[in-house]
Amino acid sequence: MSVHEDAGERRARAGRPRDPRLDEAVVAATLQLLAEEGYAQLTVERIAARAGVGKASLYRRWPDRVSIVLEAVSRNPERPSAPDTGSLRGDALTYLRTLVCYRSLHFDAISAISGEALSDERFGDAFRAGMTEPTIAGLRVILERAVERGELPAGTDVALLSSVPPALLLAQRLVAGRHPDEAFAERIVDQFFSPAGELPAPDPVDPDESELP
Amino acid sequence: MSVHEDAGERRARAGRPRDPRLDEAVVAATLQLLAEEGYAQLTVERIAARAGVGKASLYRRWPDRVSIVLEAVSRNPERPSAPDTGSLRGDALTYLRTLVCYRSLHFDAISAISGEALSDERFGDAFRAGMTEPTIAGLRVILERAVERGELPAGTDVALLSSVPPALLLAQRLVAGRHPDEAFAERIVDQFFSPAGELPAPDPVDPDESELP
Amino acid sequence: MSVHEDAGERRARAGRPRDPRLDEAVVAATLQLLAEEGYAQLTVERIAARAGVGKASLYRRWPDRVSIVLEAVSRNPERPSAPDTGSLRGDALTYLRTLVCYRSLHFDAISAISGEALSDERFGDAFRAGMTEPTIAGLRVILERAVERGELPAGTDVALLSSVPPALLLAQRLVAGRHPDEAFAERIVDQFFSPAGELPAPDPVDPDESELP
Amino acid sequence: MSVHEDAGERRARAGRPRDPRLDEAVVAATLQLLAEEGYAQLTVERIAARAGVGKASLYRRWPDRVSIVLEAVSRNPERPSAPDTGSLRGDALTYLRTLVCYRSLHFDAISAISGEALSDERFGDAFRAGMTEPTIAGLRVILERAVERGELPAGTDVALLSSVPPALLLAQRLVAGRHPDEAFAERIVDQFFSPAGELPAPDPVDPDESELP
DNA sequence: GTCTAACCGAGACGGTACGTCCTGTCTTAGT
DNA sequence: ACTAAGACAGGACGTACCGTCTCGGTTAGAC
Repeated sequence: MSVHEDAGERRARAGRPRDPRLDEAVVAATLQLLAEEGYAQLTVERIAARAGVGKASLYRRWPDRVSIVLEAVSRNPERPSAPDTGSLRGDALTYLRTLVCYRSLHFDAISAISGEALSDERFGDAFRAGMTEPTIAGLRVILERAVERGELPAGTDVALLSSVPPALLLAQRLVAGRHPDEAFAERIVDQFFSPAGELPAPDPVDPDESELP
Repeated sequence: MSVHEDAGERRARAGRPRDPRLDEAVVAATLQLLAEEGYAQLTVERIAARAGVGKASLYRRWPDRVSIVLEAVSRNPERPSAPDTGSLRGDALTYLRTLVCYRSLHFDAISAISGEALSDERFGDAFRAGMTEPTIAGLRVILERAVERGELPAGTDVALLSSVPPALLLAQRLVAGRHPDEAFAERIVDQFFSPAGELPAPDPVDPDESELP
Repeated sequence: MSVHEDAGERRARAGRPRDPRLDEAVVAATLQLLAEEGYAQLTVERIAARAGVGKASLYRRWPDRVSIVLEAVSRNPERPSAPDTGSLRGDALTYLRTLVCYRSLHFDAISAISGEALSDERFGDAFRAGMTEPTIAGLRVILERAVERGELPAGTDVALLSSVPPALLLAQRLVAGRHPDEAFAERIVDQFFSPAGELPAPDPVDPDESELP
Repeated sequence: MSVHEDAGERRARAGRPRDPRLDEAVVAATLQLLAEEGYAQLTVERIAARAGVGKASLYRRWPDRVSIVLEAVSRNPERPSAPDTGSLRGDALTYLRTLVCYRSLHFDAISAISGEALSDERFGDAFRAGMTEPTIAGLRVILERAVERGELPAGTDVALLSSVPPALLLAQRLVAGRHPDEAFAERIVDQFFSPAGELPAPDPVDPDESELP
């Protein structure tokens, strides 16, 4: 390390360092509360209490309540991979099955702030970064492979089609009030990610009576 | 004083009647504030101020803040009809074009409460009643006609397919941050409501660079 | 009142008027807490709790904690009168006896803020207005009568002499830790407000062992 | 290692010894802040900042904030002596003139905690030890000499009379807002420490317009 | 000359009070 | 009986300080 070490860096090391476990505890508590009671009921004091942390430790890390929430819902490093199974149907099924088994806590938390994306740009960014972008990116790869293989026609609107599953999963959660399951993932695959002629036999379950909106 | 007169009614008629214009002003103010600043920023005092009304007049009509919001977002009797143009593509195009020209204020207001549907049953009901159900009902009719006509295979998941447009419209609004337009409606129709073989020429706009999520 | 009535005044009458009992409750609670636990331990939340009042009602009336305290200790409308008994000794005895029987709560409260008078002009003003000025004013009258009568020499430093009792009462409270009583008042009168030659027989109590500082 | 050596002492000597200059810096900073801004505004962090010291160094030396203040105001070993000039007037004048030239910083600091003496025994002790007792002790000697000389009558309330100057000096500081000066000391001597018949000519300054309370 | 234990500044930690703002209720005066 | 205005108790906001703790680094005395 250079002897001309930056004074700011040296200074940054002075004093007791922040406990990184608190970051985790706060993020976890925020996601729990968001998922359990919604954004409107979320208070800083309850986050602090749930995390077993003082309010000052929150405000040392984030400037306000909104920033805490944004960090919590944006922390989504895991993204399902898009393995090449050889067919569109296989790829999509693998991918969406993994997705619906995804951490439902994070899914609910980010759904709880969806409405705020309308009025606050930062929520929009967090929503995209935590929810739609990682989901869509994988689907896009799968769909492009399918177009190359000829399973889908060249004119297929890949961008639109790849946005359907996250939109349906969100709507399913908001409208039906329960977490999308593997059966729902399969239903999506059957309808939208199966090349024509490969449609399976009609679902024995009467779709009109399903809980779909 | 007639003894035949119902005491309850007489009592209800006694004194100065409520000014019905205040109801409208409150509902309008609530929808504006919801659309502009989101549910989290919505306060009773700001509703009252925007409507030019005293807080007591709000609490005389509704028991609490949630009820005000629910009434405001539920006031949406208008539902686009589903005229029979003779083809799935024509029906869907007519229907969705009408839908995207829908009152955007109401659309935004109801989107703003979508996240609360997760944690509060009443918001879920209002969201369904105001957003998804009226939209889906029309589409269902259209799709069932298309199945009868043979434009869609018998195994088509009508319930799932009819839920795609509202889900995409909501996601488009939340993710792209702007109102869906007629072009977006056409894109949906092209991809999902055109019988195989009737797909139009590929869209000159590169879909990868569109603002779709 | 003028017909050109000030709009501000008219406006001041709109809405629910403030409950004057709350003012009293707050002042009483503040004086109690000041006297019981001192200024350093005095918190707004404890004042509010003791008075059975919301914090907002405090901040509606006063801008901050200091102002609440200042109002409480400045509320001292009662001032002992200075009746003319015909002699300096009689006047002073009557006056000081009344004084030591004075509301000890208020006496303690104002003593508790004495130190703040050093650093904050407002506390100095409140201290003067609530403690020294009303006490001294009466003594001054008594002393001036005594000079006229010839009971005190013409060169008597009336201002200095009239400031002795409040100073001694304060010091007695702070140093001895108990309220000055009638015996203490009599001791002051004997020493400072009895014309030469009228001194009573030496006090049987050994003054060296008294609790005087 | 000698077995005779006290383990506690050895332990006490181990490691780096405390820097005694920090003690001084802290005491000085505390007295300054007390005098400048009062006890209520005194915070440990401001003491540390003013002294250029870390908070831990304070809490290594004293258990809490109160203890710091008590040590600071108790560090006052100097006490004016009471030289025998041969007359009450001369003794008192010498003594009180010295007193008013006293370190005004310490005088203010200890005055600032006077109010806390009411509610906290430790402050009462410190106040007595630092303010009234050393002052009164000297005056008592002077007054007892005067009684022996016959300058004061045998019935004189020495305890009461000796408590007058510190009480007046404190009151003068708190009420008038400025430090007592030599003129004030002389005024006290003229009124209370001059044998009858030895009163000087009336003060040319109109006492009614003086700043005395 | 190490070794080592207590020192030092800095600052994070849980907790409490500040003064502000909003909720849902209430109490005025006026329509 | 309605209206606007606004006071009321209660509670969350974001800030500042308390007394404790933990970090990297310093400094005397013991070995």
